Amino acid sequence: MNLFAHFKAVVEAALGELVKTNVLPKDADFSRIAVESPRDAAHGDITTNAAMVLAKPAGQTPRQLAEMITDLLQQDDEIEAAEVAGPGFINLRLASSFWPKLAAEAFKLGDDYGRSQTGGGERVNVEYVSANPTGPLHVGHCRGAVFGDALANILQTVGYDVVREYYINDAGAQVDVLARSAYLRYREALGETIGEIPEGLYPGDYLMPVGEALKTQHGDALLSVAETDWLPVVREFAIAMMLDMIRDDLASLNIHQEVFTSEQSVHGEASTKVKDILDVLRAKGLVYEGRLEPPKSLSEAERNDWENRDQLLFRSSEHGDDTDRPLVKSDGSFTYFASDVAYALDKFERGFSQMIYVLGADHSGYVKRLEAVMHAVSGGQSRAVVKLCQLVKLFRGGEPVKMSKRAGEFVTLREVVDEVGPDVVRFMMLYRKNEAPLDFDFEKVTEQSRENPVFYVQYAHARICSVFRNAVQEFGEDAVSVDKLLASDFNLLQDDAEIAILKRIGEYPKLLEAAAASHEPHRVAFYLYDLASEFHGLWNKGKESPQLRFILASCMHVTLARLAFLRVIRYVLGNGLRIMGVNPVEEM
RNA sequence: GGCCCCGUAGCUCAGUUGGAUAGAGCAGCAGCCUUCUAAGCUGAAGGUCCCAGGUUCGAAUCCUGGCGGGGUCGCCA
Repeated sequence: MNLFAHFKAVVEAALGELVKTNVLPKDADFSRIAVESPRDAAHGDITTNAAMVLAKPAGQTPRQLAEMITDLLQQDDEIEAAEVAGPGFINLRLASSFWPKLAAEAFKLGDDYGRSQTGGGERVNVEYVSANPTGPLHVGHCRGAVFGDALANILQTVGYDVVREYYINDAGAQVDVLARSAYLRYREALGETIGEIPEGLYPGDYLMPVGEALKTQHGDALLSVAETDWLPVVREFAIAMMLDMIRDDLASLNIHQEVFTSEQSVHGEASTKVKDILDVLRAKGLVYEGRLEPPKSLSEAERNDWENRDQLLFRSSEHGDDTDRPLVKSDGSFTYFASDVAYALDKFERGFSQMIYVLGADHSGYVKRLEAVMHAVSGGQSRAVVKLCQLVKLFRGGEPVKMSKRAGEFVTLREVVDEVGPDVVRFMMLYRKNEAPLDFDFEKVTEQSRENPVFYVQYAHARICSVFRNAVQEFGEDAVSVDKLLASDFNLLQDDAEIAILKRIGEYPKLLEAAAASHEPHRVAFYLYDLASEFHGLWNKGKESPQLRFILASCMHVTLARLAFLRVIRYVLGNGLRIMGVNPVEEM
């Protein structure tokens, strides 16, 4: 159950009564009504702005209207008190019997608590990583990878039909560079001394295995043929190996996208789709022959160099882009933008209503055109949502980690995962808003201390597991079985700290919905941190006040209620951690 | 120059899509403490939410204009 959805319905029922008695007009707009928890717990458990939002259409002051609403709400058994406060807020204090009821329901749902159908099975495509298949993933890819994966998890949890996708940029000039670089390694594998890698080729030694594999497969046969003949062969071979490597890198973070779409297959030379797509676009009136002004950012010299010619343009400016964009280069081949269009159309035809693109912040200039393209090719039926992830800065003990891009010296994703583990990487990448830069310190993130949120949250989960181990040891497996816990009396949870935690548990379903709607996985991370914090606080209270401990040997019924309560917390921690892709450990 | 993002406590950051007296964690201050799992606990203090207007019952949040920081900007990928 969703606490807030439940009471929103209660409030709306009361408003319905007021419509019947003509206090409110029939066409009153309820859409701006919020039912949420107040910032300050002293204001009660649930608050709504209904009276303030509807005062004008009702022709009353907010407080007058609020009085009428509270009179109705007070009749509800689950509401102990309803009062008007401030400019016209209605604050509800729930009956003390309500929280135990919520705990019991959450217990029954177990790991499914928080799951909902608010997405209504809407088809959503989440595209993330999509790195060029020219080398291993580096740290820069890491954040988007984790972000996209966690976002997909959240959307699934609240009832969207999600496809995780990787777009392979295997059609441009950079894969030819890859092929030439791999060919050099091939010659090296055959015994040639290649010396320094020439400027413009990829220097990384991750291509040496590609050279070796080429040798194994082709012997020296590729040495004697012209580049036009070996290049396509080497290219496809190298791309396949690079993709395998990338998949392995992603697997180290437990990321497994189900669809890998190749740019070549969408619009490459071999594809016949290109013409079809152009025909479709023409039919929709989206392309025309025309000229573009030189961009203002060009220098005088570059401006003189600008080739002012008629070309095939896409009408993206009519769909929100800054300018129309070329589809065909002067050499007759298609632009990268053309493949964006083709790919957007491809996605649309696969039936998604929402396409999420997770990109690095350096792609911020592409947001408008992606949105415009999707709007254009779908006729406004699908929307593109672009999420930008800011850079990750690496530190070690407070000192920035130096890397130089030109020697191919970059920190790979794999190196980071191998050093600190996937749990730490995944949690830390989500413990910041996506559009804020992120500092990642190798030493701090592995520290086992309160300052480290990864540890802090996992530790809460592990602590609960440890209480259960103790309980089993003390009372035996049967005495604390699931059935016994289910039958326990949740009304025995009466301490303020326990109730406060139950209230937070009650917020969880709504939190997931909000995280999904705003595409903000970090909210889950912060929620878990807060929940863990409250749990640790309760634990500490038990040190001072033994009667608050979870296991009270002298009082079995209280013990059972508290164990059931702990289990609910554990469900939520485990559920949230799994959404983030972090392993809920049982021991530390 | 155009566009995008950011600006909140000394530091690092949240802020429930416009709600009430703006919150955490560090650091600093004052006490306590030897554990149901140790990686401590409690409390107090800390603010011109970058600035100036605007929108309305109500703005850190939305709009306009500035200031400061970052990113990006031809047929590259």
